[in-house]
Amino acid sequence: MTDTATAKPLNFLQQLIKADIESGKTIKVVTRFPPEPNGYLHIGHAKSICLNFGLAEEFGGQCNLRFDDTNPAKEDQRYIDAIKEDVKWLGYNWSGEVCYASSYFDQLYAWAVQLINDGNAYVCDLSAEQAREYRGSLKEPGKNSPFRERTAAENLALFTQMKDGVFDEGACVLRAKIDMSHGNINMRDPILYRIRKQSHHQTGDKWCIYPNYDFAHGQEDAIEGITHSICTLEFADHRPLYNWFIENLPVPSKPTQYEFGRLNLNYTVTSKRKLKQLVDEGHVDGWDDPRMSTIAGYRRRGYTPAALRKFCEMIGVTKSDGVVDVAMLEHAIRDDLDKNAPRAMCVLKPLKVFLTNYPKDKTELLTAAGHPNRDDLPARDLPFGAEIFIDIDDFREEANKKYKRLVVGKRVRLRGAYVIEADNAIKNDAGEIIAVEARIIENTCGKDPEDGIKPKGVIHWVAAHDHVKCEVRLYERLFTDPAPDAGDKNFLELINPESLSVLSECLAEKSLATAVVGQAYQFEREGYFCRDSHASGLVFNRTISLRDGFAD
RNA sequence: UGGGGUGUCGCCAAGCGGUAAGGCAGCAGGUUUUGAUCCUGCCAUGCGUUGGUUCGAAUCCAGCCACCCCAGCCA
Repeated sequence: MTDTATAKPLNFLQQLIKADIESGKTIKVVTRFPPEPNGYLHIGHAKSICLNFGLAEEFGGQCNLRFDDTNPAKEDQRYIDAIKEDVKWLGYNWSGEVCYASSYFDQLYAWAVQLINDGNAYVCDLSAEQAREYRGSLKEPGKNSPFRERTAAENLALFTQMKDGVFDEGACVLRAKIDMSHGNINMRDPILYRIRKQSHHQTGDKWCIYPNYDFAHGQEDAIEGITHSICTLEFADHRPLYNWFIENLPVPSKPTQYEFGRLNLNYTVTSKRKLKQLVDEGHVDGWDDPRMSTIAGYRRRGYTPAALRKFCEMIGVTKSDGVVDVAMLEHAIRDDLDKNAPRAMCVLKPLKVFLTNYPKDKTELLTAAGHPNRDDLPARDLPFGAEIFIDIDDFREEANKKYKRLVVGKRVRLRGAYVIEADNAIKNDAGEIIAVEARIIENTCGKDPEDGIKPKGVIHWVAAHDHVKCEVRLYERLFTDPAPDAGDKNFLELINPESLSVLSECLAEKSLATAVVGQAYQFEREGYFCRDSHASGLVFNRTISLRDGFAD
């Protein structure tokens, strides 16, 4: 195998950076991940994080974490803290201290003044509604604001008064003087500063005017020496404006903006507005509800950083907008957990089994491997006795040939223990099965039955005399519709009523009593589970079920 | 005649003029004390479409079609 045959192909950004380095245009790659602290990070942000930090890592550069905090009305310190935690949890380290757009407010203000002095910006008194009318439409050009020809001196005086709090919110704005008939609406005298009499989580009450995204982002990049400013496709239209500021201001470096396609996942919602609504209206337990597409939600659900990063690698980076199948995410987490999660047994819906030929008072201690394909994970003790519990779904009085579990008159292997044969179902007055009578087949622990009649299947179990009770929460996808995020749909009506089921009478192997948060386990034949980080008792979240090829 | 972007297997995605990688899903087998994992095989005479250039086109050119984004004093 040659390298070229096995090497993972480079995505368009990797190719581009490689070329920039080879040509000498870029000496050291500097990227940034620039969230606005107005909500929790979701799986789409994970893609951006992996991209920006990954590129810096790969090409020996650096990646900044920068909070794009230009709108105090929507932001909060708690989001800053949560975002930092999420980035760290994913395994990335930002370069130096955390950066804030708000740290550059003085510089941005000075540049705004320069634009005014250069005749490139003016204070406009049009109301928001009037401004919209003057802006024109997608197909028709706009018209000039009546305030467009104010002198520099006049504008400077007005802008100073804006800063000094003389005007009310909405009274006026600072706009760039570009071209009201430009085909790109972003170039029709975009707004640079607006009045917001709000205290800011970083700058307090120092400012009552705040720069808009467009006037801030490129300059932030330039100040930080960002070489490759990577954002999502919807900002492509802003690139000409981004460049206009870079060209018209004495910025210390010349960053370039590139765009990639944002992540869409079927059966999930990744709009910050909608995620917030799910939280605010109580449809979920909070931003980190295990059903949420937030990074915090996946973490609580039991997803690992490795799986999220693997997923981001799998889906690639392009400029085409598609919808990724959640099955890919599920594959990534199963793949990681299968290799790394120690095995255990937990009976979700217990059914008592009396082993009638096993001495009533006898118990023994069997051992089971920690992992079928790894001997570095410690083996565990498996207490065994005359009474055990199996899952209700693993027993039937009669069944067709496809059913490989316990059936009256048939055999089944108890995982890590004996082969047993069921004799009879014990029922209550209502005719419901409440227990089973069975026998162990002698001398089958670790070996096949001597009579040559091998059981068709294997089931999990737990000893009646030695186990631990726990609660298990099973999660299904939050939405029943493949595209809950799509345009005109009411996503709230598409919520899966069965997205959470709580099983409170589960019985687990004793070793699970000391399960720690953050450690994944495979409950054999059921799926991957982790201890819930919020619950006080012994509660497990199902991260993901096992792949199930069984069609009944 | 508004501007910007995208169209390669059900989904994601390589391909950069020399005759369609890979992953996910699916299907069929094999191993297995997890109906898991693992292993093997199958899965685009075709690259939105129509023309053109060329010995040769998914790749170059032209037209057409479809879809996405933009009219916040949000980011």
